[in-house]
Amino acid sequence: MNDTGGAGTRERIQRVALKLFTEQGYEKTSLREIAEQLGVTKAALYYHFKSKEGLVESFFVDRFAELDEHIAWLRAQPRTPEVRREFIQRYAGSVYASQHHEVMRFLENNQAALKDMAIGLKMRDRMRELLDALVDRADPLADQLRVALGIWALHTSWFILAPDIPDEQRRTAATEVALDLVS
Amino acid sequence: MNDTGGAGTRERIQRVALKLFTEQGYEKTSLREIAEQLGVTKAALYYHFKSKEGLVESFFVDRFAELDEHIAWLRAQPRTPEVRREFIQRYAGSVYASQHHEVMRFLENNQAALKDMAIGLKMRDRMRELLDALVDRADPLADQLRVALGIWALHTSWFILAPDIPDEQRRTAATEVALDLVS
DNA sequence: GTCTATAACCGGATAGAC
DNA sequence: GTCTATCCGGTTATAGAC
Repeated sequence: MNDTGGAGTRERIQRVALKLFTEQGYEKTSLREIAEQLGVTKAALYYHFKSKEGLVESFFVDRFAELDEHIAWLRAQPRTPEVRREFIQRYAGSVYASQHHEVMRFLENNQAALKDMAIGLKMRDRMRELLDALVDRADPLADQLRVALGIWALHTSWFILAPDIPDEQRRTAATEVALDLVS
Repeated sequence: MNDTGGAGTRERIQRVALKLFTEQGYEKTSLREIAEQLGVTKAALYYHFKSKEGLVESFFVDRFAELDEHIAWLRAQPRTPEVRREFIQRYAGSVYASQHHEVMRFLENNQAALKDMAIGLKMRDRMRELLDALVDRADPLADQLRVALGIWALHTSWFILAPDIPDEQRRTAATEVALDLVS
């Protein structure tokens, strides 16, 4: 269909936009810059996405489906350390596969920008639901914090550790720490 | 000297700017907005600070002095769990006192904006030094990650937990978790 | 499906009066 | 120390040709 690597224009735009938004920040990346890097015009972007914000929304579509599955599974289970450990293993899997991790990194780097986007609110709600499905709000505060940090360890293990470490080692270390934290 | 609450204009500007930058994001807060909220003009801000970025730099001055003290103290100690626990207690103290915590919240919310500011680089270097003074780079990756998360727990305990929790309980929970993580 | 051209606006920053 | 006035450049977004 296309000779630019097998991906359609829409997907190429998403890839470049996600990369630039993450590296430089959402606000500091202009649509002009994205268009130039792709060799198309700004107006072409507006053909595929209704706005700059709509581009961001498109990143999250698949993530929400994934998250909802995790939440549904958790709600059918009791809130025990064993279930939490099982969840960490599953979640580590989805964070490493797909683009989950790139999207999470975008999220961490652009909290300010997402603050007043509808999709940002929706995402915060989902993460809150996930946490509620993992721990009881009546549990000790320290335990709640531990579980939140466990999830966070998986999201953040890439950029908190030195950049020259192989992905596999990151994953192993982050999973180990997360398992400890939720136990 | 001044009838606006005892604080000089410079300090009033800093307070309002830090608040708005944190709540709305650095990029989305214009100097016009800050000036309006204070009842002065944009040009007045330029009298006290050389630029929007200079305003941000001013937030960090006292923080650096504090951080450097912690680092200097740590370097005179061996890298043991006992020293790390002692450090967490000290650090929790300085995070709670002064404006450290507000500045850290600003930092977390505006990583993208700080990415290409000189002060942001300097801050990342300092945090890296702090981490290096706490753990050996030859230690297991998981341990390094645990220590980093411990510090992070103190910075983040405010906004990761529900908003209706008293500060004192946050501090207790965050310190407990951090102590565990560095042991 | 992609382009050119342009509208409409807002940002940081500066010069110079008072 | 604070004001008014203004410059200059960049932003998203749209209208309409090809």
